[in-house]
Amino acid sequence: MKKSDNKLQVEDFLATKLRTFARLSERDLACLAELQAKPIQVKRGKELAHEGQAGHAAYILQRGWACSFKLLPDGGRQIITFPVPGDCVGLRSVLLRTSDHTFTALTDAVVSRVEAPKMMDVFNEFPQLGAAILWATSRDEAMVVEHLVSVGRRSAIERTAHFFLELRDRLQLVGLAMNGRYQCPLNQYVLADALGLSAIHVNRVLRQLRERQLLTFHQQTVTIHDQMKLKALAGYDCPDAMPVVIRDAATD
Amino acid sequence: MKKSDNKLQVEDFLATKLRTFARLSERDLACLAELQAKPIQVKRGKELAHEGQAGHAAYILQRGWACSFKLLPDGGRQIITFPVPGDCVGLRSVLLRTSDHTFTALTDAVVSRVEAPKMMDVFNEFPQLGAAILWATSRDEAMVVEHLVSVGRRSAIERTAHFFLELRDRLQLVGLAMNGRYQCPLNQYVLADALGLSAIHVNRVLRQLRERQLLTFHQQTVTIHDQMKLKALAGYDCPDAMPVVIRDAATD
DNA sequence: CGACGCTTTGACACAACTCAACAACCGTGG
DNA sequence: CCACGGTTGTTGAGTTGTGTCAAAGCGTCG
Repeated sequence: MKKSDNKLQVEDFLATKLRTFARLSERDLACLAELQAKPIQVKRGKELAHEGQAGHAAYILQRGWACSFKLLPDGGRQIITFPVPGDCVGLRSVLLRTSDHTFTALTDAVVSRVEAPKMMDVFNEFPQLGAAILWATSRDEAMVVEHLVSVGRRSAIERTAHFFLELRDRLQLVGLAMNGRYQCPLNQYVLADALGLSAIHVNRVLRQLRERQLLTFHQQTVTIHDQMKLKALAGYDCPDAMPVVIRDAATD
Repeated sequence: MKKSDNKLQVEDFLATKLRTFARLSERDLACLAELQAKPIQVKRGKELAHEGQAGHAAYILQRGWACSFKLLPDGGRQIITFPVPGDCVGLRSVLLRTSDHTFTALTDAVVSRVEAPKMMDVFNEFPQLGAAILWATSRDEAMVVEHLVSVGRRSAIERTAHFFLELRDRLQLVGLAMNGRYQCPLNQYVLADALGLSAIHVNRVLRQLRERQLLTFHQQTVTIHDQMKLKALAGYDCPDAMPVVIRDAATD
């Protein structure tokens, strides 16, 4: 394991994640590495893709956090999801020439841009890899559904608990969470926009979670103290009945 | 126009819809017809696919309404979407072997089951058609996002208004809505589960919409009285900047 | 040092929920 | 034909969860 210089040589979170879904060949891994060979530094707050503009490219988020959201006429916004390292964003706009929301970097970040034709080549030449990528993306979209369930039917505290549990699982996939503890560079305003709450109420909910000794969110660090109780509270299902390894699900 | 015998010969809503996205050849249309050649009658309330069980097939809803939802431990449920005639459901489970929610027929319905391999064949042999289908599905998924925005950030009345407008647009695509008027076999309990409200509050909201002369929902019929004001209230965006006709977006 | 971004708290207002009751409408069966 | 239960819609009264407003505490950074 090499992890010495962190100039541009960044740990390949995407590969880490995909390997839990599928067995990847050396060639697959090489392809992944090539896709990410020309990383782009993105400053915090910068927009990656704008609603409507089908940028016709996807991005692999290599380092840092982002968010995708929709704005409302009254200025409010709803955050759809927080891409974390190893996530692909805008894939749908590549496959189908529609881009539906805006992506913004929440922290300074490093991304790789993958043009649509290049991505199509990958799908053709590395079906295993392509299937794994699609699978991971599909999993993310399922999370949007779960998010909808949260916002529609769970109370503020349940919703918040659920959110942090889900985030934990996603980060664990790329090795960014350990023992129910992870870095989370979100502030309470951003959380509020994701959870469909006001920032002030987020604060109150966080206090409750802290007082109940379930979870602490302090100094950009989330610590889960009592996983069992937290899952019970959130109604958090089977940690994602994420089935079997992909064999040949691709376009065979 | 033939519309005499309604035994099995049902109008092809799917074809109607897809033709607004893409130019379909005679062969494409024949393929569509063949896919729907063996309609299945489904009784109201019957489950089509259950969460988890990757049925490994998709369904084309030919007649009737359905809903897909998730249940919560406490018995509540969140409805994700209401498939209407011409919609494909469970497509993702075909492509990726995951099924994420439960589908139930809300009315007596007619569906066609398309086994996964068959569907893959279609994608290979009729790329135009496949692209159109994927496009339509992708559009539906974008609506889930919009739904999330509604539930997260819009007030009850805005949310409800938005819902009926969106539904109108979807039904118009298959010719089931005319002049802001359409059949809608949903009761207030079902609406509530979709909108993230209580049934009683849905009732109150409907009353407000009625009193404000914006929209009436009576005897399973929705009538939009003042489209402009309703859109303004809902924050309903450009009727769906649904771009251009598909040319060759498929797996070429 | 002050300015700024973020968090925390309190007091109050209001939107939406709950409970309870009743009205309308339906098909069914006596 | 009417009585009946079941489903759906309607309304009111009271409760509660969450939002709003306002202000103060606290780090960090220039």
